[in-house]
Parts: sequence; structure tokens; C-alpha cells
Amino acid sequence: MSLAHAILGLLQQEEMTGYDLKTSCFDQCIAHLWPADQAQIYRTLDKLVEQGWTTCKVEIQRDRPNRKVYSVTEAGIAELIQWLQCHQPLPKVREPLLIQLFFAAQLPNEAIIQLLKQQLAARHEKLAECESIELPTLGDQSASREQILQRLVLELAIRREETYIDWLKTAIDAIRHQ
Amino acid sequence: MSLAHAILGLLQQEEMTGYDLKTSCFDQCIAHLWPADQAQIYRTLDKLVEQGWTTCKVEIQRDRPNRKVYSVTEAGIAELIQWLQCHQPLPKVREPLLIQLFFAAQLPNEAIIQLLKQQLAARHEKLAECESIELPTLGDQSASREQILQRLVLELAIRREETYIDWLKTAIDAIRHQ
DNA sequence: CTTTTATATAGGATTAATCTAATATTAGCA
DNA sequence: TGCTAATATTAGATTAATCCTATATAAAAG
Repeated sequence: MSLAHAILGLLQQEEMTGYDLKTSCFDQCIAHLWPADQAQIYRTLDKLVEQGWTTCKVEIQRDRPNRKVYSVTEAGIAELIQWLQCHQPLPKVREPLLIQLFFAAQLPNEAIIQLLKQQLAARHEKLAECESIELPTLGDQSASREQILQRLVLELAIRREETYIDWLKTAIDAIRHQ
Repeated sequence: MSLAHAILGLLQQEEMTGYDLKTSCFDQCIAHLWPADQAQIYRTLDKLVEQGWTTCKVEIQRDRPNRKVYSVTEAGIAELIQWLQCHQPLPKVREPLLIQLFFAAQLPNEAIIQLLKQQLAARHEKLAECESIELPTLGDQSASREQILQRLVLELAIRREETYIDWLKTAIDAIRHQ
């Protein structure tokens, strides 16, 4: 599971609690990349400890629940590096809109166009979100190795949205002039 | 759930058994659009009957298990048409490769490039699959309404793969000349 | 003075997807 | 003669994702 390895990757950069992972990683930079909710993160941390890939120091606090700070073990780092090099199968994308379009023949043209326009708006919004993330551009000589890789990931996210927007426009046109 | 509505859409074109749905729809034209396995299809058919959206005629066969032929009810058609017009949320795409790239900083360049090349090959393969599906092109005046819509869906699938391939080439280049 | 936000974790429940095995018969192939 | 593929359905099990609730307290906001 990639979530486990994403968590290993994050903990390797810095030891953290489940709460930290959620609020400063999965709600921020990784949000558009690999969404995960609190329950998933805590349960995955438990599994990582079971596997021996992370350890957990409990910091006792009187005023609130104890903090459990997780860090990666040697075995965890080995596992991460090994996983990073394994070819992963292409994800299966299930797109409700495509099912709708596939069976839309009995809808009037305006109804189909309305559907496509709603998607177009949603895609524009997502593109704007991606573009608001600040990272050095690809040509930038001062960018670190990490930054280049993160930029590449962001670059795909942006291109993906642009492809959608383009296609939606083509589709609206095709249905209009049909 | 879109699977239920995809099945309604298919049954509306023609009444069918669960086996037919699997072998002549979900393994063929819908395969790259909404993969579904046999267990899911049968269970969804049960749910559709419960909901009153389909009915089921049992054809008794002596030599093999009875065929259960499903067809859509009035209520089912109403439900489908209503669903076809509802804005669906954008799917969340979880791409293991992006997690890998995001944390790939400690890998040597050749390892990263190898990973990207494997993806490139897989994407080329998928693109070829999409391109092998025969449907009238978008400009074709003789195309039916159904065919135009199906062409549009296919068009997106193709563009999606092309975007990937382009991006993978850029990424390989960026890492090489880093 | 009350409500919200932040800190921090645990665990039950549900849905969707995937895998697996069981059942039963015919037809074709080697 | 024995094996495999095709036809057709049922059901158990597991994993992943999502939601929701519970617990506990401090600080800030209104």
C-alpha cells in the first residue's frame, strides 16, 4: 500500500506524531497527491510499528493525551528504498462523468452541456489550486533535488487538469455542433 | 454509486444476465472506463432488484444453472435519467508513481529514470489499447449520437495517456540534465 | 461566559473493490 | 480418457477508503 510508504517517506524526513502527519503533511502538500483521513493515518502507523518499520516514543503530557512520536527504523528505510524502485501498476481511474457521457444519448443537448460545464468549472478550480502551490520552475538552477522532484509531480497535476479543460471544451463544442 | 448506473444504462440498451454484462460489456467496451469484477456485478444486480430499478426473469435450463435475465423498470429508467444529470464529484486519483517520485531524492538518477521508463512503456501500451478501439472520428457526419458520445469518452482516454507520455519524457529529461 | 479551535488518539461502522472457492454441466481437444 | 474452456451463479473473506463518535484539556475568540 502506498499510504504506508508515503508515511515512511515523511517520517524519514522528520519524526512526527499522527497528528503532525495529518495536519502538516496530508492536509497540505500531499493533499492533492494522496488524500488520507485521520483514521487511516493512525491505523497505518499501528501497522508500521507491527511490521517493525517504525518505532514510537510516548511523550507523557499531563494536560492532554500523550504524544506518540514515530520515527523510521533501519528496516523501515530499507523497505522504503526498496519500494521506491518497484514498478507500480497503473491506477484504475473510475470517472463517473465518463459513465454519464457514455449513456447520455437520451438526454437533451443542453443537459449534457450543463453537465460538462459544471465539470469545467470544477477542473478550473482544481487547476487554480495546483498553480497556487509555490515551487521553483523546472529550469531553475538553484532548485534542490527534492524541489525538482516535487515540481515534476506538480507539473503532472497541472497538465492533467489542462488536458481535462481542453477536452471538456472540445466536447461541449462537439455536442453543440452535432 | 456509478457501477449501479452503468449497469442500468447497459440493461436499458438490452436485457441481459450477469454473465452477459461481465463478458460482453465490462470485459469489452467499458473495461478501460469502469472495471468491475464478477462478484461486484452480481451483487449490484441484487441491489438493483431490491431497489425496484430492475426486474429479473428466470429462464430455467436443465443442463446448466438457470439464467437470470435482468431488465430495467420504469423506476429504473427514471433513476438513470435523473442520475445522468447530476454533477458528480471529481474522482480522487491515487498514483503510486507520484508518491515514489515525491520521495525519490535518495535514489540514484538511473534508478529514478528506470522507474519512469517502465511507466512510459506501460502508458504506451495503454495508449495503443485505446487507439485500437474503432469508433467514427469526431468530424464524421454519419456517426450516431451514441457513437459521438462514446468517441468523446475515448478521446479523453487517449489524451490522458498522451499527456502522461509527454510528461514522462519531460521528467526523464529533467532528471538526466539535473 | 460560551463557543470554537487546537492538540492528540482510539475505535466502530460502512461501502467499494478484489480475490477466492464452490457448484454444475457441456463441448472440444489431445 | 482426462483436461480445459465456456456457461452461470452464489457467497465468504479481506483490504482500502470514508465517516462518525468518543475522550480530554487549554487557549483564543466572540
